[in-house]
Amino acid sequence: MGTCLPEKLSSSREKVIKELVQGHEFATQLQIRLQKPCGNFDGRFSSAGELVGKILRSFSETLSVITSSESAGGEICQNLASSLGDSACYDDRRSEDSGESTKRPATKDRRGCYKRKKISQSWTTVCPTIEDSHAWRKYGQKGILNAKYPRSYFRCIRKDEQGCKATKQVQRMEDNPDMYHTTYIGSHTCRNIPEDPQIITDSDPWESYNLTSSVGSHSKIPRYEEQDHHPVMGSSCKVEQESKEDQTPSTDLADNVSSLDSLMWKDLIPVDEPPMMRSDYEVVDSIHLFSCTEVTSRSLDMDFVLESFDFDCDFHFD
DNA sequence: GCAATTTGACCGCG
DNA sequence: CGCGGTCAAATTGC
Repeated sequence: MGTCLPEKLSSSREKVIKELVQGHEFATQLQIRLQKPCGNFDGRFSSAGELVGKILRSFSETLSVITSSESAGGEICQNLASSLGDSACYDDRRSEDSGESTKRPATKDRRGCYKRKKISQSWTTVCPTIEDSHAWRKYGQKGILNAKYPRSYFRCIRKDEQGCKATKQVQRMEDNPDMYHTTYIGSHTCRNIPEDPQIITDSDPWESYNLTSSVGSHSKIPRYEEQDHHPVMGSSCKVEQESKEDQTPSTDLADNVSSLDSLMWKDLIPVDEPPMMRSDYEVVDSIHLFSCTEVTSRSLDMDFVLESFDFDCDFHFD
């Protein structure tokens, strides 16, 4: 909806955000130039790359917090009702018809069972890694017209347990294959449980894509267990929030909490709660906060965030 | 045996 | 009708 307007921002706050956005962009550009972000698989300290990554993350954290607070404190478009249209009829999807034991039982009658969700809120990031602080399960991959690389589809791993609606789409960029263009759709309504595995993503979908096209099928590549500690972190990402005209149906209770919550949860574990700011403003954010080994750098980040808060005395947390 | 991923088919929208 | 998003059986790995 158009009801959530950037004008809501106080000008000073706006300025802070602008500055951060700018800084983040510069850092991103810098990194792209310096780049070899994915190269250091072993390095605990990846020097310049990681440094930039940290900078970016700090910016990102700040923005994330600010924008979260923004929506928490200000008027949010809280249009609960509009259902995400989130796949309404999963229940009876599995048609019981026991059937053919053929390899692919060609047609399960799915007619009427599948509702395409209206994209309510999405934001995109450009990162050298597809990993983030949430656990995702891949549910599809698709070649996209005129795109060199296929697009992979992930949903929150807690979709089943908690009905979390978050999904993301990841696509390697053509002009910069080191970077991935990730679109996050919907926000997490799940709770991140600390003892859960931090990062559960897939094998490199593109590699597998290439393999399958050349080798045939399943020569599998390392799974999340191994990817878990890929230190492709310290990496940067640029986020563009796309507030859809479609207001934000995903802002239900859980979201409501999330903006505040993210502060609390972030103390325990990384959370990539989206910036909840409703504006057309381009926001830069980072969601790349990584697993346990990164705790120390995380706390640095938080320090930075706290400092940032000093700038903007409008923000308090108790 | 279970859980995660792969991959072709299905489905809705433009 | 084509494209992109999703489903779910098959496959793979632990």
